[in-house]
Amino acid sequence: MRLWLMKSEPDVFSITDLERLGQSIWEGVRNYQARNWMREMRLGDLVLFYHSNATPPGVVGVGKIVREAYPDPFQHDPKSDYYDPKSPVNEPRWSAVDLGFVERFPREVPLEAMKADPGLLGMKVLEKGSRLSVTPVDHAHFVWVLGLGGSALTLPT
DNA sequence: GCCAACGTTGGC
DNA sequence: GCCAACGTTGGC
Repeated sequence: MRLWLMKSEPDVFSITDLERLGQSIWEGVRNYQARNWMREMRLGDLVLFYHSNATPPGVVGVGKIVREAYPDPFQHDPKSDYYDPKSPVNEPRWSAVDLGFVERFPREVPLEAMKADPGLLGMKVLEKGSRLSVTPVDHAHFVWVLGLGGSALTLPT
């Protein structure tokens, strides 16, 4: 199983929305590196759910991959904000996955606390200037964030 | 609202 | 293929 972090602006889609819906398409990724990582996601992979442009920004819970990468339907919808007229219909450029709700942390893990924590040294999302909305997460870092969030989850080894 | 960091676009 | 211009992200 691989482990990931995905960013979402809570004004657009929050952990509360995911909890209410149970699962949701994760659409609108329009960055090639993020897309490539989404294509490597497999059923059951766990995802740290990160609120960006939030007060405070940070990890708020966990999701899991419930459907592997498929063409993002919004790329061909002219009415969508995610419309990409350059994406060939017969060879779609952008992918989506479906994310299921796993848990909301008993306490949020603010970005500031993560940056200050030696246990998370080297974590991609903490690197200066990191704007990628999808990043892989080391097993040790994932477990550490679970601890900071007060999660009762245990990962398969 | 500012702006640093970074990705993409398109002229040449 | 270079790179200036432009657009976006996201913390602050």
